[in-house]
Amino acid sequence: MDQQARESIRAEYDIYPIALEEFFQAAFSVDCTVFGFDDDDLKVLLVQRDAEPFKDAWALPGDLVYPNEDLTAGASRVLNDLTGIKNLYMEQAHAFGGVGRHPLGRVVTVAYYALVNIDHYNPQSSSWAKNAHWHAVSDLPELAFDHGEIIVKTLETLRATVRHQPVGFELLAATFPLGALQRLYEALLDKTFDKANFRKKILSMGLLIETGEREQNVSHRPGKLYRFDQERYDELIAKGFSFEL
Amino acid sequence: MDQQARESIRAEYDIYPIALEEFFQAAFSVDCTVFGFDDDDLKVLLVQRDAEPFKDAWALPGDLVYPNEDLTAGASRVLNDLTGIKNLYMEQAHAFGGVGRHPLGRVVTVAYYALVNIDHYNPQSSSWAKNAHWHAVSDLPELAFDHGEIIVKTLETLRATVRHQPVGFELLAATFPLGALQRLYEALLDKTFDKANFRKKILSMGLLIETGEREQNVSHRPGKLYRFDQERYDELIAKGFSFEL
DNA sequence: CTGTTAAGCGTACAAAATACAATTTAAAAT
DNA sequence: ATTTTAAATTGTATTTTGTACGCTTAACAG
Repeated sequence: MDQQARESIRAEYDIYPIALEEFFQAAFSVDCTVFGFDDDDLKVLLVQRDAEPFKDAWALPGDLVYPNEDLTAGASRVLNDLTGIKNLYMEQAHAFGGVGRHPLGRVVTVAYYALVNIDHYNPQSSSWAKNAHWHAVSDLPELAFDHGEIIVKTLETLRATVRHQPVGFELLAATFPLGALQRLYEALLDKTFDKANFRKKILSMGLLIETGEREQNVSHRPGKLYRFDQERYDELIAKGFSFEL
Repeated sequence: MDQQARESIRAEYDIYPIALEEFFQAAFSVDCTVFGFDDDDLKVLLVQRDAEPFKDAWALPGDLVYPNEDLTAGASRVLNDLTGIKNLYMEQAHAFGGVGRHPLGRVVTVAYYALVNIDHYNPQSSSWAKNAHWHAVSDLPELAFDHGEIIVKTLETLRATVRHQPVGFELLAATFPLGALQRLYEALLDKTFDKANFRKKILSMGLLIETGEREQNVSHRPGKLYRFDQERYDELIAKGFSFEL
């Protein structure tokens, strides 16, 4: 669309009490809640800001989205800059658009959450953060901007999602013993499961492939290692199956 | 924050390859999918555009959000302008931020969906629409912008939500017979339920209050009218109950 | 009065969730 | 080599929930 066509369209926008240009003075950003699990606690990756506003405060990794960049691409870029991992599991959670939420002007942010295997994460400093650390969700510091509110929402979304979709596996290594899976779900849902019944239910879904391997370096009987069967899951979904935990 | 403080902060943003001002040239909008149910089909409210771009095309009711307006307030305003109903059930579904999605420039839109009792809706023309009509979701026209994609997403969100949260009641009158509730869920989830078992399950949750009234003007045995018990639901939730259908 | 329609109720059976005991195992400590 | 440890794994009885399906009832239409 050329400049002239655009002007002619804009001329039709006579319904607003303010000039159309005034609408086009907002920016938007993405903020990512990266979740990890260390076989005990659910954790989020926070960065320490190296620039005003909120210099030195802990914050979610996030950034302004470039004018020529898709929203989703922006979120992927932030995550890749931070973790060095491409193609990690990422979902949009919620957009936050309060008028006064950013001191620099009108900035609407879109919150994403990502699930990573905590062992694969290699801390990298980046242009806007001098520090990156895992924090247990049960013990978070004060956060910059409205990031506290954002984490509450992404966590809520994750907890709702994990009960109805088999995404928890993203937080584990590619192969895992059933015990680790149970501890993960217990941490995520804040409840306990009977070990025997948990095993029965999970295995009865037929979504886990026995790898033939076993746990290494544990001072007790090692559990069998399983792998999530994505193909089988897709098949079952096509037949109307629904994952519930 | 005064102008000087803002400038000093902006001066610290030297990490970007483009000027900070270039980020602040986006606009954002809200688009609302209003769902209704006519005892047979799930429907959405569409408006016919009265301005370029996409003049005369059907579209979701939506609008640019004002510079001094919260995102949520923008969505409420659009819905109220359109339906005249305040305080209807509304949830955010998803943000859409593809670079080329709007011909006027960079516009990120946040999609909301709302549930209304179709009988309470009183069509109103508005400044940007010459026409408003209900369309069955199974038979939608071509839509302006990426609104087709947006409806797919809001519908998906609604279908997922309705199975785990008792929001379907928002689509019915305040009091309703069990048959209407069953037909609603059958339309939403595209499956059938055994009448006796559906009744048993719903009633066993203890979330419906018998009003003592019965259906009027039906050519068969009239069903008892029930009302959803929000207080009871809040109580149960506090105790760990979870709604499943 | 009779047929039609959908509400409302009951009951038998199958499947799944739950509780909890018992047994097996691999590695580490003695 | 034997014991200890922690957890995997198996088993089974009980309770709860889901499913199938038939019978009765209230209102209206003809």
